Amino acid sequence: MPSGLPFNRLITRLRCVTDISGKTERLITQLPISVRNYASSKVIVEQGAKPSNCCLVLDGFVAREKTVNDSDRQIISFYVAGDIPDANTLHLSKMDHSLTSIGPVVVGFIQHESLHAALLQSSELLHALWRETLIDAAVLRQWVVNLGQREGIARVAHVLCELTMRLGAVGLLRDDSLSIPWTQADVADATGMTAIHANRVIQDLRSRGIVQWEAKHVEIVHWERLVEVAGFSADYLHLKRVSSIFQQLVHLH
Amino acid sequence: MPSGLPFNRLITRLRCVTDISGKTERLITQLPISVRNYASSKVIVEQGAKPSNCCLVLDGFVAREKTVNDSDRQIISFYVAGDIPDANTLHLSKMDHSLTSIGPVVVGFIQHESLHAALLQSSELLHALWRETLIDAAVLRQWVVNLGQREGIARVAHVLCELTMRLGAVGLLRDDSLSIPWTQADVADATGMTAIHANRVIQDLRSRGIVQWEAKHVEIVHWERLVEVAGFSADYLHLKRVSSIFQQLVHLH
DNA sequence: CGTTCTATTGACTCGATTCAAACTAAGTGG
DNA sequence: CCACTTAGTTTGAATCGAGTCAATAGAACG
Repeated sequence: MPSGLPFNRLITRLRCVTDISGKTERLITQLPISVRNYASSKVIVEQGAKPSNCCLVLDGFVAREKTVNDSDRQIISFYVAGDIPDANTLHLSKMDHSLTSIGPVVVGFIQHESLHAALLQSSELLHALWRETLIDAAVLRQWVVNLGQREGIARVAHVLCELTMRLGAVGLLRDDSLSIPWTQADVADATGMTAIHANRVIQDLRSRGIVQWEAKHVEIVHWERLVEVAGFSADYLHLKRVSSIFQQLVHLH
Repeated sequence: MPSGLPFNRLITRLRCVTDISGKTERLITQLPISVRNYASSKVIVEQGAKPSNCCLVLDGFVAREKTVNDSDRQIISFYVAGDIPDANTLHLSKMDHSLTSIGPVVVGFIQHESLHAALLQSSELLHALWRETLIDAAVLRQWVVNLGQREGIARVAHVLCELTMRLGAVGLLRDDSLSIPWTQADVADATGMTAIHANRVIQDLRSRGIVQWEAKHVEIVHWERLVEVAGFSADYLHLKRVSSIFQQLVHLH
């Protein structure tokens, strides 16, 4: 893999929100990174740990999660290629949650000291990263609203809408379908319901002709209806060029 | 009010997590601030707005909230004196939620340009503020877990535990009681339930001898039992000196 | 001093969980 | 290559937590 390539998605991602100068881009691509592969359902960073590096998702899906009462698992957010799920450890040394792989993933680890050094050289990068963590928080706010106010089917639909938009933003949306290697239990843990109920909700979405959902491949049959069921508005993702992603999805029906 | 006084709680708050030098402290106290009072249930910053200033809570309680379907309101988080609830607007120009007053509040507005200028002069301040926004996100993660995995009584108990700790951290805990001017409808909107169910949960907490809760005054009768019912652990607040606040609360029963 | 919030109570309904079981697909080892 | 295991999906029936509707009583406010 040629030097700099692992950072392509990150730079695309940062450009979704800010303008990045060539200088900053060069600074990023020269960061030392060590790439590592994980099989499905592996812990990447454990709750309670005090890591000395950050991880950048290069391929696959990563979930943030916490377990309460030793058995109830809540997925707090999902991360895709270009995301840095534990940017918080730059300032909060102790992880208050875990990062795990949803399906096989490739992540790159960047030492905190390398990152801090780069932040000193480019305040543009510093503010871009800060912004990323603020968008992460905006997503969390939306999840609070979803869990607190929406019924089951809307919660599942909303997660689908969000992932579709985020994948689209970094150019990972192929046609109108997502291949997300999650189980229905994962969907349940992300939306605060039981796997059995998640199954019934998914069947509901299927029977309404909104999605085709077989094994771990989700095809969006009717984007606009999905958005409507979810009550989705992309505002909270703070992306530029939202409309081009929408257009990609409305060509059907 | 002598110059600098409005920033006392903010500085206390920042010191809960970081060390702040005298230079940075002086920089903070010299920020131009314009103080404003709000009656109960007023909008302080509206969803969709693009404010050119940040607000610092000086007295009272502020809530972040979003409304879905024109009627369902979700309170996303609470803020107390010393908090800057909309620090996100320093980088994300558009508000994706509203800030409203829970009871009468006093807030101070600081222009973005003043803050940005101060951040240029003190990277210590910059990192302290970034850290604050990261802790804000950590609180949101915990709320996602609560809404997704805990039953009603635990959700209400957890909000109480969190507010107790946060008030304690900035020295606003008088004995073992909180005066929070919220209605049971507010509690319901923060915990994702109806006001009627919130009422039943509160009665449950009362009958278990855990709290005395009359009108808008909550007295914690049995802190340890409250913590147990909530499944509360203060880790996610990333505070130093948690134990001294706990000690203040265990003297009873 | 009446109007409007806010808290409370009861009865009914509904969304979601629990428990149980069957079924499918995907390995793994003999 | 098949028996065996294991993970994941699907179905049904009973139950429970929480919401809805309706009504009352008390507190706060202009």
